[in-house]
Amino acid sequence: MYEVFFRSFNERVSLTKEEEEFVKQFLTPKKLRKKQFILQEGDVCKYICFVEKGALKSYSVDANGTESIIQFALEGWTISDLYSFLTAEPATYNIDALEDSELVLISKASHETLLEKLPKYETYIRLQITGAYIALQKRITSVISLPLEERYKNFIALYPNIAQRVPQHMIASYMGLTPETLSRVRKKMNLGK
Amino acid sequence: MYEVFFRSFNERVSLTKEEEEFVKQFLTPKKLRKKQFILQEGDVCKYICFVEKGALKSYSVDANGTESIIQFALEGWTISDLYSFLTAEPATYNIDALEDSELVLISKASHETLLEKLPKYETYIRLQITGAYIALQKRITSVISLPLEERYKNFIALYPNIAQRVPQHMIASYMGLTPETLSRVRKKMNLGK
DNA sequence: CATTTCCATTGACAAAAGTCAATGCTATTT
DNA sequence: AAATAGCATTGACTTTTGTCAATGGAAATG
Repeated sequence: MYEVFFRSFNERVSLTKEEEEFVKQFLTPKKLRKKQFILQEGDVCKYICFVEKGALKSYSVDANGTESIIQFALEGWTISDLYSFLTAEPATYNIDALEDSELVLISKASHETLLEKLPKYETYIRLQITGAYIALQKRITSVISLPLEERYKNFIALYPNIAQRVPQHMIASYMGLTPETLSRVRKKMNLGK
Repeated sequence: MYEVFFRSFNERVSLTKEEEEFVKQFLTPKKLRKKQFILQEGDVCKYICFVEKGALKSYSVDANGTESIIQFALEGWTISDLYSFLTAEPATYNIDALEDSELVLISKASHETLLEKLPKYETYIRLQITGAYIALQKRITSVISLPLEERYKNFIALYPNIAQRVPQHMIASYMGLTPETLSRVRKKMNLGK
């Protein structure tokens, strides 16, 4: 249990067995069925969710009911509405499962205790968030500076596994496009072949 | 000297006078004239730059020479090509001054020493990057889910000071638009008045 | 203070992306 | 196995955004 979580942790900051045991006290396993929510807009986000197995997405829904996907999370990824989690304000995002999934949950209280008691946890979190920040900055750069075809190629190159497991209209949603537009971009790309 | 920097630091993690003195050893002041670079694409980013006074922008340049602005940084903000800084890979962004500016530079070596020797520094960095991550996530959400007019309103509401100090074509660049398009969005918005 | 340079706006037109509707295919569900 | 729901694609058309060119004004420069 928690194999993927501790693998991720140890890749960034290596823990002794004792430290692992200590951390385990603060973790809660949770299984989620496909389409099940772990967070709904308006509720306070109670957990940081680490994906042991499966796939989730976070997204916002506009007035017309159109979903815009903010993030995908496969095994080894972390997902949350961090703003809501940290401030206890109502969440602006929804998070649900794309596949049957297994999560490791860290509650706010656990998070705070771990930050306080285990400096390596703070380092782990810092490194995680730094990586997430850099990835988001690249995503922004791509969105504001590249033509669609390049953006799509970048996405496929960066996340081939997501491209395989997730329906295309969700990738369109992640890119801020309609499914039709993405379909046409793909068609244009294939003409070279 | 370093007033704004330590104000920012103390707002997040409060330091004793002794700790402030300790940190000061690792800081370097730097003045930058308008249009002067602190980082050019292809060079390795040597510093995290804290803005004491003035304004900077980071941006990428595409094949046609068009700039896409990744970030603005006014007083109290931090700017860097974090990926390049952390990995020592060549930077993909340029950073230059929009106005005559005063910076506080933290070198890689200083950053690492501070992380090691002063836990409060790690906390400060963690909180900074967390805030930056949340801001970027909101920006992505805005880009992929909102109509232009809403995006522009959000920008103005969030950064009225940037809107005042920076030419509009740079805001267009930050939004991934041409200056003409932003001008037309603004025109449409004024029709209500 | 004269001259550039920068900048925002506008118009006419072209290109890109969205909308709506229909089709056929595949995976799920019953 | 049949029925349903989800999905990708396509066509016709509309709307949005980009491109190019021109203008006038403001700000920076020598």
